[in-house]
Amino acid sequence: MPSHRPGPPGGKREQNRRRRVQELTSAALELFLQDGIAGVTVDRITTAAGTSKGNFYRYFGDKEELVATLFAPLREGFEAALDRSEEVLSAARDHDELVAGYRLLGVSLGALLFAHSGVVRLYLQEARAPAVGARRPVRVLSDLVARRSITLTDVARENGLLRTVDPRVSALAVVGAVERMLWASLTGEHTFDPLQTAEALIAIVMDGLRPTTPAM
Amino acid sequence: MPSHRPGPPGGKREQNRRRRVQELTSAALELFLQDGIAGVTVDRITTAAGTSKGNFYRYFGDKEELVATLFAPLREGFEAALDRSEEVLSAARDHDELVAGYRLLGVSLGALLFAHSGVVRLYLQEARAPAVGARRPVRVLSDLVARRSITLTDVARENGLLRTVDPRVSALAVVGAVERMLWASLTGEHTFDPLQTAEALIAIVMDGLRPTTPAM
Amino acid sequence: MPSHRPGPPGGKREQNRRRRVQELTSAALELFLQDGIAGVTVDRITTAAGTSKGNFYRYFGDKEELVATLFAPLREGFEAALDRSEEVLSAARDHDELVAGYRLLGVSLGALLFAHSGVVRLYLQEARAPAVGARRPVRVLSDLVARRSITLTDVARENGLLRTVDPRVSALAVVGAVERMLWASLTGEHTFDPLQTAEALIAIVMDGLRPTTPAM
Amino acid sequence: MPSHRPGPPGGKREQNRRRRVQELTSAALELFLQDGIAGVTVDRITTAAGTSKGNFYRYFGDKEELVATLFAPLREGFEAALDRSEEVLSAARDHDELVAGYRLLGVSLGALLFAHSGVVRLYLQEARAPAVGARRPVRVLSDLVARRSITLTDVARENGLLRTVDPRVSALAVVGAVERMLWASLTGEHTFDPLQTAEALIAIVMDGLRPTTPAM
DNA sequence: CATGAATGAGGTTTCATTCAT
DNA sequence: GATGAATGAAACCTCATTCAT
Repeated sequence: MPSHRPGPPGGKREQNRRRRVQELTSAALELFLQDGIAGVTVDRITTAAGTSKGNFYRYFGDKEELVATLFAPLREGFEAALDRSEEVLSAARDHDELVAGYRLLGVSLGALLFAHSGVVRLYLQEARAPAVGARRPVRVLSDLVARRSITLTDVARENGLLRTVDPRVSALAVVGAVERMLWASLTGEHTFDPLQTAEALIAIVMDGLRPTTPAM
Repeated sequence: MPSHRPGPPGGKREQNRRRRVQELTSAALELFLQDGIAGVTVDRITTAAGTSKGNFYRYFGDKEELVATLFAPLREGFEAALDRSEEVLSAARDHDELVAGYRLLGVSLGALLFAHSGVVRLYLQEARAPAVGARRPVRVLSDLVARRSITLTDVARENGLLRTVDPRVSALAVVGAVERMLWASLTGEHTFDPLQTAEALIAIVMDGLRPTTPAM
Repeated sequence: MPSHRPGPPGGKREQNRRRRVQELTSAALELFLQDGIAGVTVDRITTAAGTSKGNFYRYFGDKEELVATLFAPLREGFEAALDRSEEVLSAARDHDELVAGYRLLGVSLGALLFAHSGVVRLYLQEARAPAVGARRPVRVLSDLVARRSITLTDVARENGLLRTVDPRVSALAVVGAVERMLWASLTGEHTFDPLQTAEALIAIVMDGLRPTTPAM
Repeated sequence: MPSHRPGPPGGKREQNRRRRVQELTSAALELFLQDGIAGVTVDRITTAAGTSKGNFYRYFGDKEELVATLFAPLREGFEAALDRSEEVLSAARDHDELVAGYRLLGVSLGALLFAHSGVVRLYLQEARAPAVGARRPVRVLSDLVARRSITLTDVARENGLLRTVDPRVSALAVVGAVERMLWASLTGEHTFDPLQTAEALIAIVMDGLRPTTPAM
């Protein structure tokens, strides 16, 4: 694949190209959710996208590149939200501003996850599988989530927001709890009222991690 | 495979047979952890177990059967622990007995998970992948975990041990948190002090789910 | 396999495609005659046809489909010949027209068998083997032959052309005799003069089945 | 397999041996009729015979040897019947004695085929398949049938019993007709009255091959 | 003697990727 | 650009035959 594309940027060719990529990724996502990334062949993707197998390789070097393309917006959105939150948190001068920072983060992430719910579900589904072949980009994201959630929790603990437990423990516990709820919700395992569930989760987390609570 | 085996029980043949099954399952487990259930061929398993490909099919109908064999002890142990705990809990007459019941469950499960840590890691790794082919037995266990944890949480809530949130939410949140910690621990993503981590987790959960705590 | 093919009809791709199918079926026929349908692997077929194993499955779903393709012309020709003959026979108004009808059938079938002698030999070779796997299409044809020959004989008997024996007996006897001669001839077991043999066979059949002859 | 067997001839060991061979061959015959000689594994045979796979090779060198054993009585009976008939025929001094000779042959063969109907059906089923592997002994018999029926017919023709057509034609036509009837009968394709059918067949053959009949 | 465990070649089918049209 | 034909490396599973118990 040449890096230079013919035609003017934004021109007809560019548009066609975008459309094709979009058709392929969304067809792939649907199939991946059904049968797993490793269980879907290039043939099925192109057939579902209404094009031909050979054409796939015009747009993606291989299946892994398509998966990376699929995850890019979620990963970038996640990093952006975290960057912004960390900025706000490090600028916070008192407890209320800190809490506001975390609220902001919650809202940003909620919006992000909602906007990419298909990819989120794919992420949850594939994140723990060995990062082999086309699945590598998933692991990139899951490492990111683990790393940044721990950093963030550390900030909170340093600011006296959390009880003084290992920040890796509290961070991963929260991540695990949230991911499990998302999984149940996205797969239809259970149907939850989103707002109510969010409130409940926040309450659990807040009380569970509240600093002054004496351990039982 | 005939059900009657030749040779005296406990004789050489019986021994060989047991050894083979053991060699195959443990070789398979190791490889599954490295490359995923779907990513490991029967050929590699038998080579690692020091036998021939064709011989695999004398012991297991197919890869799925081996996976089921691998998961059987964990699944059975899990059900036994849950059965016993539910019995104890339903017989509990006061708050302390209830808490003792949950403590018992925690200890039983801890011992179980520790005893089958390899399979536990495999479970965590594969539980969310589409339950296709050899992966089906994993899904059986994950459904079991979800179902029984919810039931158990419901018992706790009815007994006033938990705040009155949807038991599915608290149950899955706890399961998710615990699983995430186990995952980090078993994969070596982080090294935790087990006792300290258990204490921290229990404290988080207890405080997070304590009934009288007013929501923030 | 998509039903729409690229390229103009009659273009290079269409040509290549036809050629491949032709190469595969004729290579397969030759090998089938040597070693039996069940004794020939896809690998040998593709090697003989000068292509790769995987490519076979682009043209045929499996070996059975190739066999069905191989038998289609003979089966269709047989049905067409029988349809036409039955029409002629049912329109016949006197004995001579009836005999002429049967003569027509004999000529049609002779031409058909001659045109597809390879497939005919394969049919004779495989028709009685258990209709399992790739051999099923052969049984379809052999059932057809039995059924239609009996029907036809019944017509003849009702018109007083044959002695009043069970039409199944006379039909199958004639079919068996003819098939045995064809087999000897096609396998080179013996070399016959075709015309003379045909005459002899007809004479035997006609005399053997002639209505007015008193049983010995 | 040593050629010398332990134990006295006719002793317990000899008896056991015979019984085992009998169990194996009859189990094999049943399976062969269902799925073809090539489609039946040694494992299935031994399981059906109630013994173990390894044991098979104590009694037969390989599958082909079992098939040969299965066909031996029929082949020997056929040769004996033919030998006797040819003797009678060559000693015949007039037309009636000749006809009586053929009648004798018919009766002998009828009894033989009836006594070994399972093997006869297997013969019909496998006779034309390529004589490869375990199927070789079948071809031995089919060659025998062809050769001897022609010889016999030639004798008849030389004695003026048959019209002067190629004896191969009349012989094979009769063989083909008879085999086709047997096939229909033994497979249950049709149910015939045996006596009536035999009469009809004989009449057809006699009239069809009668010397003085002018060709149509 | 009897059993079934072991071997490994071989068969069918799938699929990522390249390439002619 | 688009199409699907071609390739060949695996993967799964079977089975005749040998051999330890």
